[in-house]
Amino acid sequence: MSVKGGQGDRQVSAESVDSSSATILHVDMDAFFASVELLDRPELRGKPVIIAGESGRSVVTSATYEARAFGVRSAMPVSQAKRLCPAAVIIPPHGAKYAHYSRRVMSIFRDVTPLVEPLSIDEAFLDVAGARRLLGSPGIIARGLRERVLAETGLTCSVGAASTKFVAKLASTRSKPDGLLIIPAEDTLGFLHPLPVGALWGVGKATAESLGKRGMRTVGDLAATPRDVLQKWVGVAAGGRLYDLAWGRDPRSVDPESVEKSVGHENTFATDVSDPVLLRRELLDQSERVAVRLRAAGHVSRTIALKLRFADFTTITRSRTLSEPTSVARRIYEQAVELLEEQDLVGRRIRLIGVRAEQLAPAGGDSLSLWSEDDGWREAEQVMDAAVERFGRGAIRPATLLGKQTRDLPGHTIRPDA
DNA sequence: TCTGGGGTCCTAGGACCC
DNA sequence: TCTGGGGTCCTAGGACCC
Repeated sequence: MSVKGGQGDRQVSAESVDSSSATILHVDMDAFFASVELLDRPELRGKPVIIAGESGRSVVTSATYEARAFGVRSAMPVSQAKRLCPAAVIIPPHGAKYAHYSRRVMSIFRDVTPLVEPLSIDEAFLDVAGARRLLGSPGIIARGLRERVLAETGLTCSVGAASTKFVAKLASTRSKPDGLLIIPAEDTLGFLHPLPVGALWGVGKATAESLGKRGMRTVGDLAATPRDVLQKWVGVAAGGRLYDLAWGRDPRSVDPESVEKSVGHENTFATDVSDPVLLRRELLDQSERVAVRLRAAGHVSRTIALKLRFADFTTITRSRTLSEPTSVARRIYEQAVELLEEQDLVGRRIRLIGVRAEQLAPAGGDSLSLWSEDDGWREAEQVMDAAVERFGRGAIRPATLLGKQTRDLPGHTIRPDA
């Protein structure tokens, strides 16, 4: 038997289901951004609230369950959400605040087990197999976790417990909001097979449609179809994975140290842009932010990609691999501009521009960063620019910059990058 | 209805090398 | 002359997820 609870799970005794095989937890914060905002705006509790940017082109990033009752969904254009729910209160997002609460809840998770794999800002997998001896069954651990998160942050979360990652994730989704759902190993197929194919990880609109045309409606339908047939339909990798998932097989373990593979920034203009000066200005800003994040992570990048979305929403990417990896804003910017100038943009209006650094590798350690109390991390070239401006070109050599000259740039510390 | 911004993974073709 | 096979890298696009 499975236990499902909202407030209900506190009324079901932990012993009513044997959770001992369900050692993977998926914890997912409920309407995370909106819930965080409500902590500061308690008068809005019980009302439809939407988190969305203020540009006319914004989409919903988070919505309270009261707003969802009107059909509001995340990724929906704000204009549409307003039509569905004119009474909704719209709050612009405050990323730093969400990051703060994210760190707090992740740290609670790490109190339970070091085997925490964050999936996004508001969800994580936990492997609690090793914590059972100390803390009790996964069911007991999950209840304790939910209580602690609520007591220490005022936020509710939902937890799925199962013997594999993807079943745990499905379980948390189906227990939302403020719930707990435990799927013991022996109940896995009974839980899985009635679900619609779209519930599976990796099955979105396009795949669900393509499978639907072939009569596949439920996960059970997939399980009853030979693996090689599925692979013919949706590709070798996706088909094989679909078949395994339909039989409850998911070999992925909880990995607490996954590494980032790319870093990028993109921006949709409030109105479409044709002016190359504006495009380059945006690229420069994005390149600097990308470079700062690369260095903060101790990474260099070998491939720079430019992304353009035109007024008609067609989107292209152009990328180039550098001869030398870099984390320097100027190099990233120059490469992005070069890619931009290779495009025929005559008479084209651009809706979005973005730059991404790919093929990341650990930095060699021969670049410098400057820490400023005002600006945060900046890069060696800017340190040089500032120093040259102040002392004249002849007075500055990189060797003297390292550590020695910081007293001449008050409020700054110079360090080699990790 | 008119579509954000942050990502990951997969496919497929061509280049290139042995 | 009328055409191998495997491996790896590069590039572009698209599906998908939160």
